Amino acid sequence: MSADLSGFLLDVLYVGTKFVVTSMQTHRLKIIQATYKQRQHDTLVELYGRTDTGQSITVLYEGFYPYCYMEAVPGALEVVRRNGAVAPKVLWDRLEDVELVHDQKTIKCHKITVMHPSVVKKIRDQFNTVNVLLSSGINLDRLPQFFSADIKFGIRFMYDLDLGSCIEVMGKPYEEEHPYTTELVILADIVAPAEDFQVNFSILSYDIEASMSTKTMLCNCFWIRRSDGTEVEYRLIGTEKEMLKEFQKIIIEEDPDVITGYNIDGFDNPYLNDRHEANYLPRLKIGRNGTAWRSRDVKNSKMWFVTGRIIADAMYMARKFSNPRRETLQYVSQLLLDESKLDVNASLIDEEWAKSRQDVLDYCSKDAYLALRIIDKLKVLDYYSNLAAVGMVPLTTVYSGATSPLIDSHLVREFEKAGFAVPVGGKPDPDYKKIQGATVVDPEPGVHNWVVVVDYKALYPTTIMVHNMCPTTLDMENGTIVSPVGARFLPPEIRKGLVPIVIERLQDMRNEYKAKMWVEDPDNPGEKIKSPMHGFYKGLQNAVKVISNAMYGILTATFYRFFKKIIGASITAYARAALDRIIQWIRKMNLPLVAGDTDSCFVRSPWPNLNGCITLGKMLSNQFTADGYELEFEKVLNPWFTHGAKKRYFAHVVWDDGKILLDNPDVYSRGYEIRRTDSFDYCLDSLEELLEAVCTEGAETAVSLAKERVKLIYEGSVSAEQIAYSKRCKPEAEYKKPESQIQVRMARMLKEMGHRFTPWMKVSFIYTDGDKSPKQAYPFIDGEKFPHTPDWDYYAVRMAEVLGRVTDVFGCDAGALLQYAKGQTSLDSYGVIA
DNA sequence: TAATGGTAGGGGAGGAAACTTTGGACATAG
DNA sequence: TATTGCTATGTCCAAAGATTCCTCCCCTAC
Repeated sequence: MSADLSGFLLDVLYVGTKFVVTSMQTHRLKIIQATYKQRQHDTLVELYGRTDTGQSITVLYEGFYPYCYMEAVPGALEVVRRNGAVAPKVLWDRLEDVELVHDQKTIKCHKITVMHPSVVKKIRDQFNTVNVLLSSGINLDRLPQFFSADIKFGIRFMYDLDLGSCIEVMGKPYEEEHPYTTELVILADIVAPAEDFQVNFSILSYDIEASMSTKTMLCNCFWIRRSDGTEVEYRLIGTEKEMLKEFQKIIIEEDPDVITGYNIDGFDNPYLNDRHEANYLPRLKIGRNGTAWRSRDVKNSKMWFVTGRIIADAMYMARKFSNPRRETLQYVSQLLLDESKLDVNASLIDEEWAKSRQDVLDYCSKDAYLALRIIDKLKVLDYYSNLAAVGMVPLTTVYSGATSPLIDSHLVREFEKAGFAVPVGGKPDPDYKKIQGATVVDPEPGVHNWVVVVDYKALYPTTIMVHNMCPTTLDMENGTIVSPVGARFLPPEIRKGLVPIVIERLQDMRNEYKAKMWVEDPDNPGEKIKSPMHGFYKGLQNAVKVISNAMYGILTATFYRFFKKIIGASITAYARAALDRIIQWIRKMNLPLVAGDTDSCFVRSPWPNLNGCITLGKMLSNQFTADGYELEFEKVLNPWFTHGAKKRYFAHVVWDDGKILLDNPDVYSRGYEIRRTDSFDYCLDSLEELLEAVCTEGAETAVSLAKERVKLIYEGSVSAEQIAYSKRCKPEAEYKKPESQIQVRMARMLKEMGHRFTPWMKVSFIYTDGDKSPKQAYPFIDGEKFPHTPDWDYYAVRMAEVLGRVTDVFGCDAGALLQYAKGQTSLDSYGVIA
C-alpha cells in the first residue's frame, strides 16, 4: 500500500538540543460511530470510520468536555456542590452563567461543564431523588429545569464542531499504548467538517450450521468484501473452540465495517454467544476498541452492538427495504436475486452433515453469500450513508432506524446557535388523546373515466413554513397568526421560526442535489443528460425528502423534546383547511369529486379526453398554487375504479407528470389485497386480474372471471403455495391473548417441527378447518409438500368476499359468486354469506 | 448503555353479549 | 263415571346456534 504523501505535513519541533520530526497527517473519513471513553480526569472522544482512501480509522480527540444547562434556581447549584459523588467531577472554573429563551421567557441558567458524560445524568438525577435532595439540607423553591442534558456525548461533539457525517482531521498517529484495532489511529489536533463523499465500506457476512442433537457448531462460513472490492471466502471447521477463536481473530484482522448474515440477530449472534459461554470463552471481542460485543433487548428480542462497527441483519434489511411476502432466505433470495439456497434439509442437518460435509459447507457458504448479495441489491449501505450525510450524524445513528435523531441533529444545532433552550425529551403520556389528523373523502364507487389527480407538494412541511409554526414562535399573547385550533404564532417579520428555517434549508438542499443529478450534454447543447454522479445525488435528494417528511411526525411525537400538542394539531388543521378549499371549489363548480386523501383530490373531468383532463389539471394547479402552497397536477387516470372504500383504488395512468402513456398505461393501485403481504397469492393474483378486467374488458367479463376463480378454488384446483397466508408474529409477550392469534399458534408449531423461528418473522400457514374456533391451520414451509388437506370451503368463502367486494358494484355479490362455485341455484343453503 | 415520527382507515379473527331457535320436561286437552 | 294409553298442543327453561358488537391485530395510505 502506498501512502498518500500529499496528505503529510512535516512538523519539526525543537526539543532541547535535538530536532524531533513528527508527522502531521490529514485524513478524510466518513464517521461510522461517534463515542467516547471516560478517563480519570477527562473524556476522550472516539470517532470510528473509514477514510476516502479505504482505510479503517480511529480518531481520538482530547480536551472536549460534556456539559449541560441548569436553571439558576437559588440553592440549586449548592445542591450540586454538596453532593460528594458529583461535585469533584464538575469543572467549577468553567462554570458560566447564561440566558436561554424558552417558551417566550428568558431563563437564567448555569452552564455546568463536567469530566464525564455520566456526571450530567447524576446531576439531573439528584434532583429527581427526594432523599438525595433532602440530605443536601437545602430547601429549594422549586426544582430547576435542565436543558441540553440528554444529548449523547459523541453527538454533542459533532454538534459543537458543526460536523456532518464526513470530516477532515489533522493529527498525529497515537503513540500511547492503546486498544484500538483499526489500520489508522490518529490523535487529532483539528477536526473539521468535509464535503460528503462515497466510501467503500468493508462487509462481512456469516452463517453458522449447528447440530440439532448436540447443539454444538458444525461449521461457520463467511464472506468478506474488503474496501478495495476484493472478496474472500472463509470456511471454518474443526473443534468448536478453535472455530470460535479463529472467527474472532479473522474479524479483527479483516476489520469489516459491517457484519451481516441472514437472521443473525435471531439466531447466529445469540448462538455464537451461547457457544462462547459453553466453551468457557469470554464474549466475542470484536470491538474496534478491543471490547466485546453486547446485546440489548429491543421490544422483547435482542439486538447486537459492537463498538466501531455495524451489525446489520440482512433479514431485517430485506424486511425494511423490500417488504417481501415471506421472509425465509429462500423466498427473499429468489425474489431479489433470482437465486436459490442449495439443497440441504436444514431440519435434518445432522444427517446431512454425516452424509456429506462438503455439501453442508457449500450450503452454509451459499447462505452467507446470499445475505451479502441481498445487502448489495437493496443498496442498504448507500441508503444509510446518504441518510447519515443529510442528517449530519454517524452511520450507527441512522442504522438504529430511529428518525428523531436526524431531526434533532438539525433542530438542536439551530436552537443552540440562536440562544434557545433545548428541553430534554419527555416520557409517553398514557392518557394522551390523539390529535385530529387528515381528511379522507368518501370515494364514489364504480368505474370512472378520465380522472384528474392533483396533490399539494409537501403539504405538512409547507404548512409549517407558510404559517411560521415553531416552538420558538408559539406565543399565545402576541402571536398574530391564528391557527384553526387557536394557536398563535409570531409572524416571520418579528421572529422567523427555527423549524421553518430548517425545512427551508432542507428544501434548498434537495433542489441543489436534484440539479446536480443532471449536466449539460456536450453533444447536444441545451439538452440535459445524467451526470456521472447521478446515482449519488439521487440518493442524497431522496434522503432529504425522507427527513423532511419525518419532521411533522417527530414534532407530533409526545416524547420528542420539541413536542407541543397544539402545534401538531395546528399543522393538521391548516392542512385540512387547504384540502377543504379545493373540495369546496370542486363542489361549487359541480365537478364530480370521486376521492381525496390528506393532500390529494381525484376529480372526474367533464371533458372525456386527455386534453380536457390536462386543461382541468392545469387549471386546478394554477388556482390553488398560492400563498406558499403548491398544488401539483400529478396524473390522469383512465379508467379509475373503487368499490367505495377509502384508500382503495385501482386505475390506469395515462398521463404522469407530463408523460403521455395512452398506449402503455402504468397500473395504479392502492390498498387492495394486491398490495398486501398478509393475503394469499391466488387471491391477490385473481384480484389483480379482476381489476384489470374491470378496467379493460368491462363488467360482464370481470364478473365471469370472478365466478370462475371462486369455483376453481372451491374445487381445490390451486397449489398449496398459492393459498399460503403470511403474517408477522411478534414475541408472545406483546400480545394480550397470544394463543388467540393464528400467527402465534403457527410459530409455536414451527418450533415444535424443528424449524428456526425468531420473533418478528413472518410465518406462512394454510387453513385446514375454518369452521373451528379458533380456526385450524398448519405451517407452510417453502419448498416442502404440504401434508394436510386445505379447507377449500373456507378459501372459497374468502375469495368470494374479496372478489365480491369488487363485483358487487356490478350487481354480483359474494353470495352469488359462491353460489356459482357450488353450482347451486338457491340462496338458503348458505344464507349467512348473502 | 431505556428508546420511541404521526393519524386515518380497511378488513380479518376471536370472543363476549345479546338474541333466537331448539329440544326436553311437563301439563293439559282430546 | 273414573282411569289409562296415546297424540297434539302449549309452556317453561336451559342448551345450542346464529348475530351483533367490540377489541385486537395486521397492514396500508398519506
